[in-house]
Amino acid sequence: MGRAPCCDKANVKKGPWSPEEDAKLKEYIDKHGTGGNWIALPNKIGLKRCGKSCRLRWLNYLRPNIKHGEFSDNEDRIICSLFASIGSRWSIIAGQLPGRTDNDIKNYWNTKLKKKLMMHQHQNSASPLQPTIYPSPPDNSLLHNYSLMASSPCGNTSYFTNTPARANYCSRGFHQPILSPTFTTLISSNSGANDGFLGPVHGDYDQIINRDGKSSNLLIFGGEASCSSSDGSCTTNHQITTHGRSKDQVDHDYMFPSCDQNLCFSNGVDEDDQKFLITTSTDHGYSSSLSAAAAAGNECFGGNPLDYSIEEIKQLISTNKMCSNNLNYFMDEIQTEEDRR
DNA sequence: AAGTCAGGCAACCGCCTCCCT
DNA sequence: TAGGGAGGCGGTTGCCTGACT
Repeated sequence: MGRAPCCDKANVKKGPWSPEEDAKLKEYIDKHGTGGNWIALPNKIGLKRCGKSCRLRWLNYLRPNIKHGEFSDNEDRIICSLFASIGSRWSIIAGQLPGRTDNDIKNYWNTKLKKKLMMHQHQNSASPLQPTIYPSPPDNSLLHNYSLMASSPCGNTSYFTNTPARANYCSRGFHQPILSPTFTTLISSNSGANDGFLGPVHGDYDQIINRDGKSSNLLIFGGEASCSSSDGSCTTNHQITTHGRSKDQVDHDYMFPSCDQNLCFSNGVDEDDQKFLITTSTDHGYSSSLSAAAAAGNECFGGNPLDYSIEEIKQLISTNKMCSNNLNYFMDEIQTEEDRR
């Protein structure tokens, strides 16, 4: 037995909307609003359409202040930056581009922007364009491999890959990462395309970083986070506590750092930089966020904001890409998480 | 002029989350 | 607290249009 359909599929019209249908829908919503019930709306106005279809039509086409047409360079930058940080979270990306819809951005990315970037990157392979576009994790994805693809205008790009420097961190017994089977990008970057890192997360997002005594539990991904402030400064501000917050709240908090200060990374200096947080260190010049985090005992990897499955994590372990002194803890964490589920 | 192909984009599908009862 | 329904979202489809042969 499947899920009940949201409408009578046999009696609804599909396909492109006619001007008459548009007019009916627009007129009704202008006068009465949606009434909080899309499913009931088509009946009220005599449209043979699915409620979801009405909603989509309104959101993507009819509602006021929708912007159609060419994307600006600035919009390109924002999309790229956010995509590099949070992946294909189109609705969140759309939230940062007034007048653009998630569908628009998704289409634009899939048909144009992706190609544009790949071409540009190909042409500039010696000094890759920012941001680097990462592929989806292949079956044998290894952080190491991804790390090699990371780059940064002001970062030592290999600093946190499997270099001697990183190995040194590991050999000194730096702390265990807390890991959950699902790593999800939560922390966006500011306008610096490849800035950013992300917190490791328990599956239900009940904790990301608790600075008080647990800052070592931060696992950092991302391109070389950096001195992103436009005034050149990089100020440490690590206060992040996300206890009891839902994923959406956390997303929101990170996207809009003007809310609770305790949930924001921000250098607190330049207004522009307040938008998407991230600066964490005064270590000007390279990989500041990562180095600061590592120096604080975090397990750090260069890499990219992708989601890793438990299988992929296990693979990392099995291929010794993680420090050996973390393995047992690592496995315990995974087991605990599985048990919890 | 007709046929073919590829790109762009609106719309659909189905899954997931949230909220209400 | 559990279940059901509506909304939200990302992936995908398929139609339309314009370029090319």
